[in-house]
Amino acid sequence: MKKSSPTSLDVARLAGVSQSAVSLVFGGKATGRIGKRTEQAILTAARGLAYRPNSAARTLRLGRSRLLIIAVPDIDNPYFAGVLKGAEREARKHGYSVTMAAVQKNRDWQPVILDALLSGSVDGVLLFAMHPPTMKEKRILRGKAVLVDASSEEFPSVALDIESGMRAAMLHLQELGHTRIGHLAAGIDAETFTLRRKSYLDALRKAKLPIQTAWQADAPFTISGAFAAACQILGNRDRPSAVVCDSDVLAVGVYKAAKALQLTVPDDLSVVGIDDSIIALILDPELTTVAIPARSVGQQALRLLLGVLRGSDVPSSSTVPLELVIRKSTALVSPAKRSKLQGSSKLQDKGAM
Amino acid sequence: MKKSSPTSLDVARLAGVSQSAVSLVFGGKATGRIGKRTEQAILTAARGLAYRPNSAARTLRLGRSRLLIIAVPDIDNPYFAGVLKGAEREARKHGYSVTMAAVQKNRDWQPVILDALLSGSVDGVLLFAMHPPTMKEKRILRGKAVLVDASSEEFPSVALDIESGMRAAMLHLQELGHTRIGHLAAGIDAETFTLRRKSYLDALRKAKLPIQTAWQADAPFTISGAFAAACQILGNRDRPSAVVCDSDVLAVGVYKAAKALQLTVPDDLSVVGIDDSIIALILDPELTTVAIPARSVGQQALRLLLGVLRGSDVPSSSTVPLELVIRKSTALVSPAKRSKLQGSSKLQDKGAM
DNA sequence: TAATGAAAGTCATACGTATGACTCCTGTCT
DNA sequence: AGACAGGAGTCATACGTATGACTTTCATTA
Repeated sequence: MKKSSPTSLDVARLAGVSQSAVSLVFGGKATGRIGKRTEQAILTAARGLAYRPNSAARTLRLGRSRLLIIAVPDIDNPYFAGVLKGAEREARKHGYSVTMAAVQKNRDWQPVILDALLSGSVDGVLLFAMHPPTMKEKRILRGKAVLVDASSEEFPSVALDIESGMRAAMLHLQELGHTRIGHLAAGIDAETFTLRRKSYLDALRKAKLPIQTAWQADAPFTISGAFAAACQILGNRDRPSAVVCDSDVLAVGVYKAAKALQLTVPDDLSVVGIDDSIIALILDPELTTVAIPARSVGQQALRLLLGVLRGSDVPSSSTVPLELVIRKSTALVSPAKRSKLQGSSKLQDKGAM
Repeated sequence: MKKSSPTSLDVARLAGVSQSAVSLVFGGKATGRIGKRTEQAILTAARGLAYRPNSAARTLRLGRSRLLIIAVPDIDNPYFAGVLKGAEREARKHGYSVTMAAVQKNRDWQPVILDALLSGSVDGVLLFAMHPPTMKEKRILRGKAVLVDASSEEFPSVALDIESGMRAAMLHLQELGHTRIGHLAAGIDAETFTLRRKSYLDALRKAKLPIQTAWQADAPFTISGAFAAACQILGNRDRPSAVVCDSDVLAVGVYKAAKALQLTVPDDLSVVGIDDSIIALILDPELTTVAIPARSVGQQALRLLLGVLRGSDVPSSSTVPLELVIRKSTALVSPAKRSKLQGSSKLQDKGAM
């Protein structure tokens, strides 16, 4: 009773042809080799047996598994979930599957990813550039990997245009009259985050706005961590009138700190996030934030990866533009000034309505 | 220069032994067949070549891919993300990998999952019981699948103890003096959701509380959908003093509706969610909610699945207990009554502090 | 009429591993 | 001394598919 899966040979016998014929039909190489009539016979025979080509045998023969792996730092983070979703969709559209390797903060992706690659169980890798690969790793990854969230000369990559995004956020705040702008950074050692801090500082310099270390802080990537750091920034009298956060998650901490300190968002404090995850819509008031199109990032990364694997063309890296989404968490700098400022009522509408 | 991966034969030659010897060592069957000395020689040779057994060949020979698939309805939903994470961890702990198939609301998991199973590319399936399988599907899934979020006599499953969870939520509200309790349901046709409505109604009946259809509504599983439905429930004068939501996501809509109607949570309206996702901590005031231990669900489901695949024992189904997490969104029924009620200050502390 | 060539299939083999059936060697016991 | 046991390896084969090299049939052309 233990019927193991039917093979191409079973189908062949049932259809009265050779195993090769079956293979040719299922491999799409039937034209010019197999006639229309026999092809139909084979297909009906296959249907009757619920035949599917054995993927292991196929992989062994062809040397390709049609399976990709993506190292996800934290699936709970909506951004990564979005990238994963986008990548999975695109992969399946091209007949590939995606497996994932949950990765901790440290570089424990090494063994899993490298093993998968070396054992041929996956064809390629999508790697978040939190931990750039070492020399030995590069040799293995070459021609099989795409980096996400960072640029690289050695690997095709999908980077985020953090500079523009941050600039847009800062300009928006300046238009609202803010000159005292703080920054809540994620204390994570990855290009995408160091770049956020740099962009923030660059924007301040370009606008000739004051740079205060007391207005900046690193926070653990959690709500409570952000809360503590935000209390630090907002605690003393000489506090900023606006805070830019490296992530929507961190903005939650700022909201909580503001509430604890009896500050109202956006009247007493404007807040800007980065991500435009679902968090931005849950917060009250809804969060003004720099949107990162996560699913699109995943999709583009996967397309690049497929290009790399095909090896034919030379798929260069791409940079994803970021857009500022203005909601309710940013407003004119001070409520006291509102009545005085006549000419900027438009700005007020845009930012605070 | 195109060096394809080394094989067991390469290792054998380098170590001066036969291919079988290499295979025996890497298969863990070395004891009694291969001496300590040669085993070491093989291992060093393998290391030198960065040899990994080819997984396709292994799969073909052994008939097991050590790969599992999980059909995820919506990776963006924190609950599913949590289950996925728990499952992935547990799988990797046992030497398995997990691939996922993103699934829409409709039953489009069919082709992907069944194909994966029939082609032998995966050994087993974790299936969210949104859409119970049909006869033909059952035949294929038997002995290879575990259902999540629903009980079943035909498949091992991990179910949630919705009844207890809902009962705890309702009792909590009753202790706070609520008698007019509404329900915002997710309009999804799945056992886990129909059970939520049933449990809500049962609790009302058992407590002999009024059942008003005007206090109940189905909402699309989105914030805006929940907002609209909540406005419906809360719109007229004869509105409930508390609302239980089928999910934290829906609670967000209730918060927004309450704000739009000038109602304060929890003073004018108590709100309870289900999930205890990160949303509960983002909402202000923080949400009282029935916690579903998502990662644990994923872990248990995966253990069950491995048991099923081993086939040895008879792994029965399990039910995961749910716990009410009391936060700030529930309070004594009416602010006016507060001063009058002296003896229940403890309750007030518990619910509203 | 014979040569040509395309259409329709079949054959045999290789992909890399795991493993049951052998072989060979070295002691040990009677 | 002969028999026997167990340790240490090797041999040969099967898993299911894909494909280059053949073969056969049949119609067309010179």
